[in-house]
Amino acid sequence: MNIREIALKAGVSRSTVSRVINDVTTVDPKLARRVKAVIDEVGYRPNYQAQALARGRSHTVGLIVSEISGGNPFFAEIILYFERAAVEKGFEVLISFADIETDPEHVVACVNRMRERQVEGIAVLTFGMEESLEGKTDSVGLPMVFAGAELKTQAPNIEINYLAGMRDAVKHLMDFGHTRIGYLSGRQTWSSMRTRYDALRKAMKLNKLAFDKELVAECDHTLEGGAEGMAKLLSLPKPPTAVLCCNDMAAIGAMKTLHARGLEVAKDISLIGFDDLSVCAFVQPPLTSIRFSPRELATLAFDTLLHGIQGTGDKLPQQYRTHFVLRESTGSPRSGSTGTKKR
Amino acid sequence: MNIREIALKAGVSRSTVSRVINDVTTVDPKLARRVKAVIDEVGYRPNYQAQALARGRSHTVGLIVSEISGGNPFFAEIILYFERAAVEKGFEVLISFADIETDPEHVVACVNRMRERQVEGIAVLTFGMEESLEGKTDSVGLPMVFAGAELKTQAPNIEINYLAGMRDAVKHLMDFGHTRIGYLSGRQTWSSMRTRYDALRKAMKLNKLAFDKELVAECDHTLEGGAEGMAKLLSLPKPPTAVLCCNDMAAIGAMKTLHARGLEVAKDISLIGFDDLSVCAFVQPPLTSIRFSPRELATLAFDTLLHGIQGTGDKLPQQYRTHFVLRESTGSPRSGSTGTKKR
DNA sequence: TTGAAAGCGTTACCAA
DNA sequence: TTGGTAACGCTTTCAA
Repeated sequence: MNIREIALKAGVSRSTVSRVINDVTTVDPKLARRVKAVIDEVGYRPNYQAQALARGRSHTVGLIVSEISGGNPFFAEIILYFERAAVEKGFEVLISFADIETDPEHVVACVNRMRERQVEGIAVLTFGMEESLEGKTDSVGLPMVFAGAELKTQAPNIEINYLAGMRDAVKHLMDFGHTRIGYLSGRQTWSSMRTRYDALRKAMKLNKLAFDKELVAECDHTLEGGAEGMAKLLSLPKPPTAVLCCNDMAAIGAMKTLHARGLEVAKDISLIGFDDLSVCAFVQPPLTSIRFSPRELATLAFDTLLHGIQGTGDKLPQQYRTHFVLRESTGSPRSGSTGTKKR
Repeated sequence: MNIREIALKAGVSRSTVSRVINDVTTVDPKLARRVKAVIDEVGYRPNYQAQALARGRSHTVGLIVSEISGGNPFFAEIILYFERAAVEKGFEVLISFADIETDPEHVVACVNRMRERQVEGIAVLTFGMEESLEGKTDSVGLPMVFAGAELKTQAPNIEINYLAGMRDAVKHLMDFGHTRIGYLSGRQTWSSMRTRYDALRKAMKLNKLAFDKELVAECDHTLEGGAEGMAKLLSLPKPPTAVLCCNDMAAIGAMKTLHARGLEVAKDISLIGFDDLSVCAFVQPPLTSIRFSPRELATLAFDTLLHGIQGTGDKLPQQYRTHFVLRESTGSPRSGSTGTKKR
């Protein structure tokens, strides 16, 4: 069913049908009604690809997120809210999962696939995992937006202020009297994990706390990784009395290890996550965390991208601030404790 | 940059360039190399929309999933694995989140948007929330695939065997000696929740256990909902000694309530979730659940859809079986206990 | 206000 | 093996 058939049935020209479809006001109301009736009758819907070709606009944008392994809901929400923002403005979203793990060049392949689909812009929300795009972004010739990227690029990069939340978290622990603060760092080959780690060190410095590299365990940013990382920290001669984590999944994994060792979170050891997933409020004890809202971020990213697509003025420098969310997974350090339970 | 410009630069016709792009073997190798050189040089990529228009095929499929509210990672994984299966076969995926909550007709809108984009088929993985499509599916005129749907439709519907896992779960609880088995049902306006509930009742019957409607709390299938639902059950004069849940999120929510009341999971009350999210292994105690793998399901759905698109033979009737996964959230009922802790 | 016709970037048929 | 040309379904300019 195409525009020609509708034109035939309604006894008008294709041009008129086109105008009716696009709500052009200069069409005679009677004619318009007749055409609409036919359209409804046969359930005709215009071919978007043909429209796009003729108009030279696809009204489609690309979204590249990291592989969602381990069931981390963070990227799920990014997708949801990005899509929603896009549909609201009449855009469709093409999604790619950048499989950085097994193929660092995969992001490039994703970008190419999207260019073939004539996307009008691309949001790369991989928070530092887009390294393979280094030096190639400007030649893509398309509006792009990054978040937390470490690229030299002309495209706007939503700067993630990891420090804001981290600083308050450290301050909070210090108020309780903690001085031996550990960290589950996530894999430092990942730039977003490096950035979080950097933020921690800066936060320590700002709070005038000595930083002890011994108290950092590099581990996966997953449930399993957190469990292992915490085990490493506990095996230290003098374990930390409080532990910050690169994300909530790792923190929840760490809780499992603590529980297995008969240690109580908050009482025996304080724990703070990162991301503030909704599950934080539902673990035992509720996990204090640093909020990093996928919803706000996704919306901000789409708006920034749209701004680039519409080419209105300069790129607005955007920033997203994390912030501390207090729950119940922290407390005073056990007096004289080494972090291992006395029995 | 289009095919005409490439043709010009390479000194050949557009037809030849087209053949080179599509790896047609009849092209003279020398010519092909020359054309390829030009293509690489200018970074040309064919316009997929134009290709689709000319070929009459979009190589795009639609995927409709439920709104991912509350950060449930289930649908995130569905998307990930569906996309992966699709890309592998050279298809692109258009995603829509069916916002059933606020607009039951939204699924229809999604389908229409997808038809305009010329998708070659649509997978509706909303597990029973596609009611608004009732009676309209066959007129869509596109291969479709459903999962756990309750529609009369010609399209293949991947039947979810909820009973298999449920039966083993009930059996397991009975082996421990439980007879008062409660259920957090999820909202019964949602068909997938009704189906799970039905499965439970059948499972009870199969295990020759009397079913007590009093022990069922209707609640949201979310963390918050589970917490509330469990509170309702605990306020009964004679609460259940074991509780099955419509999904893991609700079960984890329920754990929070139990903890708040000073009750210990497994010892004081047994708990079994549904879905087997990866987080199950990391809550305290690890949550026994019923596995419902988004990965297998998504792959199965895409394969079925592709089968429909390629029109090869009959629809293959597909089934997905859930199964019981034992962890540590169950135990013997407290002797003589009413489910409320004696202090 | 309407219609004819050119064009969007590609494919595919037919003839050479 | 190659090139010319008519499609694909739509929009948009130009004339009427």
